[in-house]
Amino acid sequence: MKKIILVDGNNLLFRSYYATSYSGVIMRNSKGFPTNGLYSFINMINKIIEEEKPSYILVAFDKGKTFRHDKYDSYKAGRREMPDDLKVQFPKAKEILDAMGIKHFEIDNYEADDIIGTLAKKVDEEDEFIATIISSDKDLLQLISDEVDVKLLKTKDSIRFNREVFKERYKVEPINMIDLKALMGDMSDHIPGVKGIGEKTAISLLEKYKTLDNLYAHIDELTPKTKEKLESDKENAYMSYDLATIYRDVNIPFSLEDCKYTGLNRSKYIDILEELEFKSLLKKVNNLDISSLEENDSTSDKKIEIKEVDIKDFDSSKEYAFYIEMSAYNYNESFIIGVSFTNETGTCFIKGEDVINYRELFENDTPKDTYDVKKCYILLNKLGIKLNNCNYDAMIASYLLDYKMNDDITTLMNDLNIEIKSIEDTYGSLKRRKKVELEETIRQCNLKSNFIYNTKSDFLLKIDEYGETKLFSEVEMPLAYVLIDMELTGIRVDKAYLLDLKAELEIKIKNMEEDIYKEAGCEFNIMSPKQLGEVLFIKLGITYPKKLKKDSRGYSTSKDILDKIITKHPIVNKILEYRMITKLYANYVVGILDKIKDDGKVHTIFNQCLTRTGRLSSNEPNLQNIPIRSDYTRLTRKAFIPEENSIIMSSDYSQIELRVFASLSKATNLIEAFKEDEDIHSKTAADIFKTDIKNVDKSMRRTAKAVNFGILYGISSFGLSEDLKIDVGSARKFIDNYLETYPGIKEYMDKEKEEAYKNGYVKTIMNRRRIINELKSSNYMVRSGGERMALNTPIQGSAADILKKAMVDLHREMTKRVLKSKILIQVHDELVLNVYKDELDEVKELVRDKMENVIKLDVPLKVDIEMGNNWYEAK
DNA sequence: ATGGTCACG
DNA sequence: ACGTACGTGACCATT
Repeated sequence: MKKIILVDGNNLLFRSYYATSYSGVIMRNSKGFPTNGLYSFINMINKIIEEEKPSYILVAFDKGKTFRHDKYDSYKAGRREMPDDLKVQFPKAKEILDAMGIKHFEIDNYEADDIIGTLAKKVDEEDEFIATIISSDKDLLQLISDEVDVKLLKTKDSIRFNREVFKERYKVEPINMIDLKALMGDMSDHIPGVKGIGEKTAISLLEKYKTLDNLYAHIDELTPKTKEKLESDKENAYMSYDLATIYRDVNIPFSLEDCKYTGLNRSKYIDILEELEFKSLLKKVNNLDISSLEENDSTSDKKIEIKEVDIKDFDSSKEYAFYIEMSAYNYNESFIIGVSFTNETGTCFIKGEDVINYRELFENDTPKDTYDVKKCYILLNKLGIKLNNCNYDAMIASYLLDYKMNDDITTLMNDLNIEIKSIEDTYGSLKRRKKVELEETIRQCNLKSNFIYNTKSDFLLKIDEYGETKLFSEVEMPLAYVLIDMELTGIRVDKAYLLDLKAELEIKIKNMEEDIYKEAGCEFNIMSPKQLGEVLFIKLGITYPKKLKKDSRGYSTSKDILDKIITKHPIVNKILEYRMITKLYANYVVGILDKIKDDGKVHTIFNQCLTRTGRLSSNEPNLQNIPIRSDYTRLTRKAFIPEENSIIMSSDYSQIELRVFASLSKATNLIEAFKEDEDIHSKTAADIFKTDIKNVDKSMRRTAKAVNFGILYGISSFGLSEDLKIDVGSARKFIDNYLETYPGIKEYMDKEKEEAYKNGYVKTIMNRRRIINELKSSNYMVRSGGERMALNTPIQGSAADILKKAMVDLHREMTKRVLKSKILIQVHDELVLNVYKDELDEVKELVRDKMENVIKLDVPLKVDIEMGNNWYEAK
């Protein structure tokens, strides 16, 4: 028996293209030819060869629309036009197949489906061949027979459908896939189907009536509702039937035998890979070292020229960029490997151990540029070197430009088409260090400082074009220095308190474990969702409260699932409690204890260039998620204590995101409410329930609060219904009610979305941009996710802008007045400070003033300030 | 390395 | 009919 593989080439290249350009980035070779479809196309073909080991294979492509669809052209015209970037990749894909020894075929007026359908028919009709069809298009499932199966590609894996699997899944014969599509339609293929009938209904109808014709013949047996739907859309149903039917009588000028897989033509294949600059694929086929390839590579002409000079000849009175290659961003362990300097004089390098001898290069008054100034500053500070006059940070600049970047500069360089190995690739991971020749270090280091120096004017120009100059030079750059101060200061921790808590929790955990084992009747790992699910839903026989997702074999044991079954068994509550306690223990007691340095403090690291909205993030330890929401867990906050003669002060913005939203949307009712300083959730409740504010009870307020939050997140009725545990219809009503109550909001949200689609990005009040490529996605889920980001980012991001600017203003004034008090932590809408008692009144006034008056909005900004002997009391 | 779960705004 | 709220980080178990 011979086996032939039939591949839907259009489908494969399409998928490849959208899989890699999902992020919106078009890969190109150095000549500008787009390559992102081809790259994974090759990988997928290789994978097919590897897995199927075919002796016969054919890849079919579209060539025009199947002509018998012409009469429905108005429908087919609705299909999305193929992007040009993708179009030009098709001829190249065919060349690649030639080089791989794989036959491909296309013919006027037919689509790939039809070719595959015809060949599959041939397979059915003769006895020598069996076939496997490969595609992600479910339509092809209609071709399944005893000789033909289909490998249906999914996002991650694939499913092999034969007759049995198909029947199991769809309850009908494969050929009835056509009837199924006629009823349920297919959005992705512009097949309309019958309105109001989806997969579930369609399957249950066909299970009984088998075919579309037969269904209509027995239409009187159906429920009135279904009957009406079917009758009113009868024409569409039959049109869909035609559209979904694969034509199986294309005139094909070759036989199955002609599809023999002849194997790779190496030299041709390599030629194409070189042209496309697919280094990793070349490496695979060649088993060659990549570096040996680079020597005589066509890309060598774009190699950056670096003028190396001796350090003695480097003119340090002219502005320069420096780049520090270092081991790790860790207060105790990190050290400097080497430093490069670049300016108009040239580029020079010094070894890490020599840094101290060249401290002048960091401490002089010459303007300096670098990448990650905060990290550099702190590292140099440990050597007693005071970095001076460094006011351009390429990391921050590229963050504002929304480039692909992280704390390794090579990511950015690669994004801008400069080939350089990542720091980890060069030096190895923290655990497994590689030995690196000094030459290599110098080469890379030089390349990087050169990069910083040479891109500066470009970056600044772009920043200016986007109106982000103020944000860059008056907020983000100075903020880096505020964060340096905060990180260096750190916050004191009451170690004894945490140790007591640790001992207490250990006993508690032990008891709880025994308790839970007793309830379960066996010992198991409570922390393992897998084991826990089995104990709850199999051993103890608790019924799972939700429908099991089709492809997941396990039960979720998340909090909301457990909450639903809390009354079913006493063990459930104990597990919830156990989780809370172990989390507290691991994350906030041991986790914090481990991070205490010799000075008795924790020094978090703030990441200034990570979040897509402009917020900061905090790590090692994360001080932005210390518990507060429950009475018991918030006790951990007692561990954060002030210096001698000081108190902890916390100042947080009241409802900053809603205020920002009110101001951005210009919703007058909302603005008024804030001006009158009312409890905003109660006010909203009064408005949407159309009652007086004094009649608002707790549950009404809770509902209103959820709606307000929903608005900030880019509301959906489903999301709100989940949150409030009500049905979608009621949630919908609340939202409609809200939008009626606050005129202007709907318009604002529509406008925001429209702009986002038009520009491809959204902006905050300080013109921070976020590019949202998800809006270009053809996937509904991804796209609506993009819309929610487009709605949420201006709000969350503007609030972030505001607090960042307030931090800069406050820090500047505190420095100017030479106050001993310090900002310690930022938690998105809150600042935590260590305030000396003799500065208390002054600082309190200053904090309030700087935070409330940082910017003029259509609504007032308001802060609540509290104080105490620890962070717990200051809340 | 990845996913599940849960802490915060 | 799909499967959802926005933005993070740490820890655990599992591959």
